[in-house]
This record gives sequence, structure tokens and C-alpha cells, in this order.
Amino acid sequence: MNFDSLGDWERTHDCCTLGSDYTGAEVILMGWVQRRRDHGGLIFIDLRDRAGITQVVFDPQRNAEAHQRAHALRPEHVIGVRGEVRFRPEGMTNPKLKTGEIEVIVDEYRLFNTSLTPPFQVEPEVDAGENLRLRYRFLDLRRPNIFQNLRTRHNAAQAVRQYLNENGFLEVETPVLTRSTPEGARDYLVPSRVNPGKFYALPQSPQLFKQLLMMAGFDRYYQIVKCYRDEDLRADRQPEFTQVDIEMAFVDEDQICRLTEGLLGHLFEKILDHKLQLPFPRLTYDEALARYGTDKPDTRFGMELVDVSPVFADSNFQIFAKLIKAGGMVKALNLKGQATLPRSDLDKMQGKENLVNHYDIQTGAQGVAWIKVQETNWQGPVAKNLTMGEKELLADTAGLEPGDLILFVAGESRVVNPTLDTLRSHFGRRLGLMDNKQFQFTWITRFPLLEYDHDTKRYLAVHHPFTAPVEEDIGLLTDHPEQARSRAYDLVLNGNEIGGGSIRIHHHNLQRQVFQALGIDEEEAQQKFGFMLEALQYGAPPHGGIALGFDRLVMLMCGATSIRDVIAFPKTQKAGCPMTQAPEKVSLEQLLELSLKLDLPG
RNA sequence: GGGGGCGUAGUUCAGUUUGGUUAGAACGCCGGCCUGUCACGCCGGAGGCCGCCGGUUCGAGUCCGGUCGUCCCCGCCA
Repeated sequence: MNFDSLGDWERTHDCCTLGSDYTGAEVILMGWVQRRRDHGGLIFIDLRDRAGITQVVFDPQRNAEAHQRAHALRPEHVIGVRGEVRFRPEGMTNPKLKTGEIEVIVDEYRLFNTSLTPPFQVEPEVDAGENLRLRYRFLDLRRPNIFQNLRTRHNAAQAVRQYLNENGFLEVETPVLTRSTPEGARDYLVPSRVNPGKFYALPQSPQLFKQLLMMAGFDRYYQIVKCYRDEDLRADRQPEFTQVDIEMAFVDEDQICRLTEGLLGHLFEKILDHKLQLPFPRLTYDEALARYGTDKPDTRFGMELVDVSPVFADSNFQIFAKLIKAGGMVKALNLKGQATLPRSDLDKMQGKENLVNHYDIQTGAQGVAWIKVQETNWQGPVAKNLTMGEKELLADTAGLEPGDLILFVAGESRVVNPTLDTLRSHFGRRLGLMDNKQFQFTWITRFPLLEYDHDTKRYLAVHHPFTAPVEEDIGLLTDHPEQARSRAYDLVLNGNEIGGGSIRIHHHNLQRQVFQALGIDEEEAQQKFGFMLEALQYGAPPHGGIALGFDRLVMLMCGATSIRDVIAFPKTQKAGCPMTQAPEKVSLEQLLELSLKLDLPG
């Protein structure tokens, strides 16, 4: 096959622009062959570029040679055409195309390149397995739907920059090769050739650097930045991901929340033409857990959890009564009007195995009890064991009406809450209460500062070790560290954690006190965070910030269900890239240079 | 580390429950015909290590064990 060179051709338009007001114009278009409809006589080509599709026509009477050659065109061949824009004949317009009123009749055509038959069809409606799509990502990215997502991502990044620039923020880059920090996620490590036996770590976030920028007096910093965490993947987790990282000096929680709300308001208006309701509602961590069973509630729908322990504490329903006496609780989920739910669905909630298999509940819950509330009687095994008074109390507490189905889970809070959270999400989705055109933000505040880790038998920072405790709780650090609340906040959107931050510690003594509570002794603190402790002694201003998960945010804005759909070249669940085959072995020479020796199991 | 789903033509899938002729469909691909199609149409054709290894069996796509890949989830993710 002979290829043509570009020659002196310059594109005049993209494949989305031309319409009836261009008729008669001579244009040059370039792009990929989407489809060929070869009538033997006329040949129609759908020409595609990133902007759209334009139909071009090869007519033997217009140019016999071009028409003859066009028989050989195949999907994904790369061509340029010079021709005239003309109206389509009466009744031949295609309302599905933006350019559907016109077509380009070809006077001259150049074949720039051919394509092998693609492993999957490069069309929006044809689905292909994700592994194949990632292996041939360059083809997958030609499809308009995934390209649109990345365009939205680009626009979103620009809108973020615009807003923050206008609000006095400086974008500052921080190192990607830095030192390993002992707290938090597993680090990605990079061996140092010039310092044998020593390693850099890729940053889990620019946390320390952005605080140091505040200490440097930069006042307002931001960065759209890659972060790296060597943990297992999920639909909304990649080993490298992007944060909108923000830090401000001389601010408290309110100011950071307001700034974030302004930023997101700007972003949603600019990108989706969607006006957000500001300010966002706030829930304390304790409230969120009580009402939704999770610290990242989906507030697009109600269906809140109700603590019904008082109903059962002294009831004849022995299973529940005993669990409560043992320090447990009974919480309920009132599914309004769902008394018609088939018995089989309820049977699938009985027993650990059923819950795992049918509801993806892996909390260790033994089962879910239920009552179907009818006009005259209440159905279900629980109802029989309740007195009239208990029934009244229950109806009152849970707002029961005829036609309702109420689900109960009893036990320790760490089982009850996540179980009901999963059930609430399950039915929220199933009953169509999760409208992904709706964007419900919620702040979650007042997280615990520390939590006890049973494995390492010490306290760990819930957020990170530089988070300030609530002032009146500082006294608790020595004797009841688990009771101290933090000045941390998360931002939740439709049940997804899309951001989090805190007011930081800016006093040397308090930082040492928190390290102490974390079981980090003076020597270790000096060795690992010495530079930070030092900086705190040279006039550190009050400061705080937030980091937004940019991938998740864009995912939700695009209506996607995985952040892989908004990342150009994402990784699979085993953190591999099917296209480049990364990660891959390296040569012995490379290892030697780094003073490394492999010691593989098996 | 653990639980669950999937793996069959280039692709998306059916077939596996209950083992038994030559493993099917659609789209795609190849050849031919076709001057108004746009999911073009019509005729013809090619295309299979049923993920891999082992076992049970007279016989395995189908049953059993293992393994690899992929997806969802738990743990983990300051």
C-alpha cells in the first residue's frame, strides 16, 4: 500500500464544526475512518477525529481515481480529504450527527496510514473487556465517551487553577523523591544509586512540604499533584492518584471549608453548569456513625438508621436482649413501603454466608431480623416477642406506618453499623434513590484524633500525626488519648470520601505531646521528623488545609463508576499496566548498580 | 492475607445445572455484488490450546484439585 504524505495540506476544520452555513466551502478534513458504507458506486465514510464525525462521500463522477482507491479504506485508517461542503439530498440528513445536515464531497484524498483490524471496535456502543481496553488503551482512548471524560478532567483542572489563582494561591511543586515516613500507608521505595543501601520514598501526599511552605510564609499554596500509596486497589483507588492539595496560613476550619465550598461551587458551575447548594451541611463523626453507620454517608436519600436498643433491652426477644446486656446495640433501617419485599430476599439475609453472597456484607453479622408492618398485624419472627407497649415504642422511634419493612441488626457497634450501612446502600440503589445527576456534599467533622491499634498495641493517628487536637481535649492526651477529638474534617460526596484535611499543629510542644501519645519517643521523633520539629520552633504560623481526591471528583462529575475511566493510563487491580507490562524485572546490572540483591520467596 | 464473580471464535456472549454426534449466535474480518447510506443491504467464506497444569472417567468446555489473569468487596488505604 502506498501512503501519501501530508504535503502542503493544512486542516481547515475539525469533524464537528461543519454545518449548513458552510455549504459551498472548500475544506480539508483529517481523521480516522470510523465506518465505510460502500455501495459500489458511492462510498460513504464516517470520518472521525476527537471532536466528532463528518460524513464524506466518494463519487466516481467527481473523482474516479479517488473513488477507486477508497474501496480499500478500512476502519481506523488515517486519511485526509479535500472537498466541498454541500447539503445532503432531501430527507437524507442524519439528526444523530452534529454535522448531519451536510457532507463533504471528495475532490482529492490522501491516505496517511493504514491500521490493522483493531482488537475491538472503536465505537462508543460496543463494549470490550477492561483488560483488553487497557492493553490497547491508545485505541480505547479514541472512543468519544472516554475521551470526553479526559476532556472534562482537563477542564476541571483548569477551573480549579483559575479559582485558586484568583484567590491568591501559589502553585508550588514539591519533591517526588523524598524520604519514607513511618506513619500511614505503605511507601513506594526508590533505591539510591549514589547512596548505596538508602532509599527515597514517593510521597503519599506532600503533607510535610506544604506545612513547611506555610512556615516559609507562602500563606496560600496549592498543587495538583500525584500521590503514591502502595496499598491494594479498588474501583476508586489507584496506586498513583491525583490530589488537589491546598494549604492556608492564619485560618481555622470554617475558612478552609468556605474556601473549599467556593472552589467546588465554581467547579460545578463551570464544568456541569450545576449550581451547588452552599454551604455544605456538616455532621460530626459521631452523628454520621449514629445516623448512617458510616463516616461517608450518601445523603442523597434519607432512610437513616435508628437506635432501637431501648425497645429490646428488657423484651422477651432474648437474642437481642442478651446482646444489649453484653454491651451491644440494636439498630434498625425502616424501608418505607417495602413490606411487599419478597420473602426470598429476607431469607437471603439469614446467616453469615447468605449475607456475604447476596448482599456483599462481610462484617461478620449473623443475620438480619425483620418486621413487615401491616394495617392489622405485624409479620415476622421478631414481632411475636414484643408486647403492645414495646411495639408502640418501636413504631414511635422508627416512624413505622403500615406497609413498612423494618430491618434489625444487633450486636457490637463495629458490626451493626457497617452492616446497616451496606444494607442502606443496597436498598438505596435498588429503590432508585441514588440519582447521579444529584450532588450531595457533606462535611464530616470532629474525628477522633487517635485510635488504638490492637496489632501493634499502640495508638495511631486517625488522620495524620500533624493534626491538631480540639483545644479543650488537649488535656486528655496523657490519660485518655482515645477520647481526644481532632480538628480534622472529611468532605463526602454521594457516599464517596472526596477530600480531607485538618488544622495542623503549629506549636513545637504540642507536636511533641502528640508524638508521645503515638508512642514515638524523643529520639525517634528527632530522627524521623527532626526537620519538622525544628521548623516549628522558628515562627510557625497557625495553618491548615485540605486535599481533594481529584480522580474521584472527576469520576463523579462524569457519572463514571471507576476512577480508571477518568485516568488516561490506569493500572489493574494487581497494580500492573497491561499495555507496558509494568512492573517488570530489571537486569542484574541495574540491581548491582543499586547494590540490591533479590531474595524471592519460593 | 481473605470472600465472591468471570475466563469458550478478533470481540461480546450462549452452551457447564444433568459429562456423550461435527462447540453455536451476534458483531467484526475476508471475497463478490450494489449510486443515497449512516447499526447500509444481499450472496459466499475463513476463523476455536473452551485461560493453563494435573486428576476422575470408556469419554471432560461441562465434574474434582491446583494455578494464572481480570473485576467487585473485606482487611489495608496517616
